[in-house]
Amino acid sequence: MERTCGNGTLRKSDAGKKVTLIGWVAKRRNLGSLVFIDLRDRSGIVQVTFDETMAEKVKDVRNEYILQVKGTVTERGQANPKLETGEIEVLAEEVTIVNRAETAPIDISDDTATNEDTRLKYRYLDLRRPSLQKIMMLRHRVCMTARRVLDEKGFVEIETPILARSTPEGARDYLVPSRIYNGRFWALPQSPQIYKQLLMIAGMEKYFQIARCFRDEDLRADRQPEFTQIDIEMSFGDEDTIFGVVEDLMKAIFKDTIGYDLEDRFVRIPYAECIRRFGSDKPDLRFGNEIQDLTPLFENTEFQVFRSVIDNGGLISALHFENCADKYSRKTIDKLQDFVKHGFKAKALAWLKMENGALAGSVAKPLSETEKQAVIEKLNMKDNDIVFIIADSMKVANAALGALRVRLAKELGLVEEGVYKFLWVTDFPMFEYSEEEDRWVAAHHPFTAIKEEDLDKLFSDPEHVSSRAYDLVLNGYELLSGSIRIHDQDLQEKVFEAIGLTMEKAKERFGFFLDAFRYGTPPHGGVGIGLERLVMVLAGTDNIRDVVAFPTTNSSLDLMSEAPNVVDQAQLDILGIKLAEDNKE
RNA sequence: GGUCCUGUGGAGUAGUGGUUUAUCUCGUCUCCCUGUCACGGAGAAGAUCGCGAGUUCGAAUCUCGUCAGGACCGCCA
Repeated sequence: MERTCGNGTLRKSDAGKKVTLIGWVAKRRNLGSLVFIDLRDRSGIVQVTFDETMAEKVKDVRNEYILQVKGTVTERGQANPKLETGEIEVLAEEVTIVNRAETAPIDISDDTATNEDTRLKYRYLDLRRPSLQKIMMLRHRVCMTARRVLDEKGFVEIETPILARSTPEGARDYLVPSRIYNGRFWALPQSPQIYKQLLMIAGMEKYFQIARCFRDEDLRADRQPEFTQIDIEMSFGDEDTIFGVVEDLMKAIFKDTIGYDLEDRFVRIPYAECIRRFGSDKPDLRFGNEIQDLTPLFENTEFQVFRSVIDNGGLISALHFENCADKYSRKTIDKLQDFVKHGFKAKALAWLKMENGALAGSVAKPLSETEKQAVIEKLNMKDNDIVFIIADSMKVANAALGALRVRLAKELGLVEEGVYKFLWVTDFPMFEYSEEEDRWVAAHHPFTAIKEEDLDKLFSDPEHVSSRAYDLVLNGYELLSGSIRIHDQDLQEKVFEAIGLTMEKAKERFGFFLDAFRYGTPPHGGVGIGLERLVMVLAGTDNIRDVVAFPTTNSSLDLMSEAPNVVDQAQLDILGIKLAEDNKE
């Protein structure tokens, strides 16, 4: 079909041009023998005017009809500043109704009030909204820039299998039954981890892939069951080399998409320090309000609650916010109480407000004057300041205050928009104890290299073994995870042993992988960048569904196609599958 | 697995002191309109209040269950 340009591209300088446009009717304004139609395509919206000779031809046109219009670009008497094309309009000379449309079940406009579940059911209509189309194109731009930059740096894009071997260690796998081998299953990759390491062993040196990953776990506002990773692996590099690649990549992406200049190199903070200061391994650095350890001020306290917490090795931790005490009534503080109690199992949230040079609040009475004075001095408190205190185990206090810190900063408007704070979190612990499995498990994954100075603690003190794993955090999102990998077969076996995996079991699970290590494995490492989260930040949304063309709901349902769905027994028979009675629908 | 919130014409909502013709806005339909851009004006249609049970003389409203959506904890190597 003939078309001379995109509707949204027309400007004042095009006045006088004859154009042929195609688009969807976004809005029509019928004044009788004069009709205005806002014609929308991917590039934007332009007003098309049908005068008395043309109005009759579009009198039955409704929203979402597709029109082809021939006309002349004309400068407007009165411009519409809300439209990018607002200085001109197109005077229609010919019109063809390309297709008609029923009334849309949802409101297709950027200021739509339609609920998200209804929009997800009609996702193909929702995706007509300019803001969503912009995000899809933004996502495309991110991928194209990644491909360009990584290509320039000598990385080779290689695809790895989607149907792969299940290696249960980590998230739950999505399983796919095999038709040819009834009773056997493929697993969809949680990440291309093993394959990309094999590519290093294969001598590809620098690999990348825009890789789809699958994890059968519960969802969140920033988690979908399938997601995309800009997956990178390289040989012969260390942390500095890999961080450099990622920093250059981020700089290019921010420049190409939103025209923003990032700092040259990103801050690095070790994991332990990060937890201590921010109560999180993905802190938002757009605001301060770090967690303060007040424990030393209460070493000799007679306040029983604090006393017993300290005696049991816990902490008195605090968050100080300036000049906002008047915004926190008892009622609003009660909500925060619920937040830390239910969300993070904290026993209580204490608070103190500075009023007329003295502290008032929930623990003002039981604390001594000396102690209160010490708090004022330590935090440099001024009138109308508020401090929230949690006395609990280090783990609980940090987690609760870390989450509270973010919540309060958002409530108080302390989070600066249009600012991008990157942070490398380094030196993650190698192991964490799994209560459920009653053993130490790999915190990142068992192929992660160990800090050389901690090698001797591998069996004697696994809790304090640091790994060479790292995350890149952006505005409170974990944007990327990665590590330097083990390339020494002996060490790999020891790590398996440390997580209670016998060589027999390890061989059963990753035998092919361990075999590969024997034939000259280069030192290597890499990262997996969460594409959706990156696009979320660039697009300024906090909802991952906004950056995925066809997302699922929180309960992993596709409201549009109603997947997953029941299949015929005949289909299952081919796969050798019998459903348990209580799973039949 | 758990906690909290939500569900009312096509879309978004008001109404929870138990008795209403179930509110308003947008959209839809008919008619009028030559400078609108959230066009305007006149009129009309459209809802067994997510579903099921219970309490009651009477339930959108209260109780329980269930389904669906959202946020969070667990989980996510």
